Amino acid sequence: MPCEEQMVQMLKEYGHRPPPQRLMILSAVRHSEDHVTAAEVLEQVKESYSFIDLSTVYRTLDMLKQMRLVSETNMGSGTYAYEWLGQDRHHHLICNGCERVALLEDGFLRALGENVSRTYGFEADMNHIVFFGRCRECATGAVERS
Amino acid sequence: MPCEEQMVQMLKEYGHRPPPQRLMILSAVRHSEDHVTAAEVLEQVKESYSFIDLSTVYRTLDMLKQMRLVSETNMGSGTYAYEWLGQDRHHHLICNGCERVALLEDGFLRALGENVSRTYGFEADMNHIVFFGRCRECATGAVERS
DNA sequence: TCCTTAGATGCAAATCTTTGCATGAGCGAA
DNA sequence: TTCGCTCATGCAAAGATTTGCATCTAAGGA
Repeated sequence: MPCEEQMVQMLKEYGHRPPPQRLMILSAVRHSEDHVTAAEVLEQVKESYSFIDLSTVYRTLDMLKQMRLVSETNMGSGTYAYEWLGQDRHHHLICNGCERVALLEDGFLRALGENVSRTYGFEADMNHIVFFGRCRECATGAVERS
Repeated sequence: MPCEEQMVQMLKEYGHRPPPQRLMILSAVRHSEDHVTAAEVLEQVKESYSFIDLSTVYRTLDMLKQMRLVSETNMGSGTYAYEWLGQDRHHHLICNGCERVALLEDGFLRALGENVSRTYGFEADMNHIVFFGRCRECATGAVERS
């Protein structure tokens, strides 16, 4: 599996080892269609290796985040979603009123990121950002409290 | 205390009641110089009313967030900072490498917010946003893993 | 090949935040 | 003024994530 070998290579370049658990976690995130939670990753990995621990999942996810291979997004109410950083960067607008999730195109944030980089020399991780707020309906409606 | 009366008025407009605990929490956040955590608010309120519970603090903070009087910011590692939304809006850039916190001027995000509003009709809460990433030093240095 | 060493793991405990529930308190209607 | 209703509270328990620690393992040097 060439994709796996590539991963092993990458890990080594970062001074990490490629134990099987780690590769399984990596694969689980990489081949997910959508965001996944740590618990979902655990679930999936357990199908082939049942001794895996949740803390290992979190630690690996954290490592992948440091390597900028995976994004971590706070989805509100204290849970995080993880996503492989493929080609199609996208972001979200989550309404505090009706909880709907809308898509925010990458262009907006790419522009901001470049701006910040030019001004501050800070390379912000503009991957899978979430902004909370009010959608049009909730904003124009009566006073909201969700 | 006129500032307190004003708060009571505001709460009522939102259909909330102004029990003493709530007003104390509100006051604690409002008169803090800087961001505070829920635990810090608890600590402070306890000085005058020791039966207050942490969950009440969280719930009140949440209410204030809904009312857009207070911002909630994920400071990484699962902790949140709360801040009264006064005049001087500001944001942060936190480096994943060295953990330093830099200031990001409001202009950048205000512009983005207006852009998003125009395009999507979504009123994003651009108050006290945090972007994680790499500062200049860490970006140009060797491969980092904090 | 054997040893040393640093990296990873699993388990358990600690943190931080959220949620459920019974109780208590204030406001409006009668 | 009294009753009924809804909002809030405190307490306890549940979730989600992080951290400490002893153990295990792989990679490189002797």
